[in-house]
Amino acid sequence: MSKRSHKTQSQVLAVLRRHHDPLSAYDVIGELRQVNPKIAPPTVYRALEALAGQGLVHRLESLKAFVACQHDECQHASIFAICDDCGTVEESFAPDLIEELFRVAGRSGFTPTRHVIELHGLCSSCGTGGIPA
Amino acid sequence: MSKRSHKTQSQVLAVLRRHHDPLSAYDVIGELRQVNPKIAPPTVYRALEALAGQGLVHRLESLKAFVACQHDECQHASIFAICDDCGTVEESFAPDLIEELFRVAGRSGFTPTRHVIELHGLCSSCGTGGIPA
DNA sequence: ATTGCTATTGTTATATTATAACTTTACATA
DNA sequence: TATGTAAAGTTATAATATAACAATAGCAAT
Repeated sequence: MSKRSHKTQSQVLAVLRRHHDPLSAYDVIGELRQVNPKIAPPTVYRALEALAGQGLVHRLESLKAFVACQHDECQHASIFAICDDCGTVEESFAPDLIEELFRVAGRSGFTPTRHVIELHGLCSSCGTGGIPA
Repeated sequence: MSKRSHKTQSQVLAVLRRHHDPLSAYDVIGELRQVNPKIAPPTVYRALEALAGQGLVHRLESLKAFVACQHDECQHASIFAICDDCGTVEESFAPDLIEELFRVAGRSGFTPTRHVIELHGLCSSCGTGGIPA
């Protein structure tokens, strides 16, 4: 990675970190235009891709949106819990579970290289968890 | 569901069943236009949504594509193994694993309602599994 | 420092995916 | 058959993403 790539990448990462909720690529572009009015989609998509490759950003497939990694540069196997009410996302890890998942898929000879695990539902604030019976 | 909705839905389902690989919504539209040249995206998207609701079709979020359920009208909790080489998708179940996944997410008070689990990698034909060392 | 090479970034345009908003039609029931 | 309702059709456009090429920055070798 050259020095130049750092600038856009760090700007994109900064935007994502300022928000706790997932942002679409165009949300990010919108914010970056405040600083650099001429920035175009490919620039941002490239930065997002690079950041995702480094584990600094994750793409939530089921939301078509991006979040900053909630941990430090995690290459780990993340599980995302997405609240369909308030939109917050919680990122968690369960290496044993991933291992088991890969084992299950491997039964048919499949060799996994990456995974997408996204749970939708209600977070503790929005769901019944927030209103103990 | 009225009788009318059946027609488009069964056509869409038939198209997906003729293919073993995932199709984009526009792939489906393309095929349906051979029969009904005037069919428009919303019609197909509505059919896909209804079929997905019935568990007859699944949307693969990480591919932006759709496949027919490989089982019978499964409401089950599916796990998809997607070969990044040949594009085939294998759908499998592991209720225990899903249960464990929900339990992990539930630790923070999250109440899951649906999930997306998609593994990418190489199938047995494309990966080393096909060429035993 | 200048030249030329390579990889990154910028730019333009456009492809792909998806849905909003409204009109028309089919069906159920009185 | 008139009428209400929900589904389907239609038009237009929104939202997401990438292809293709041009410009430029950084680097290496001299």
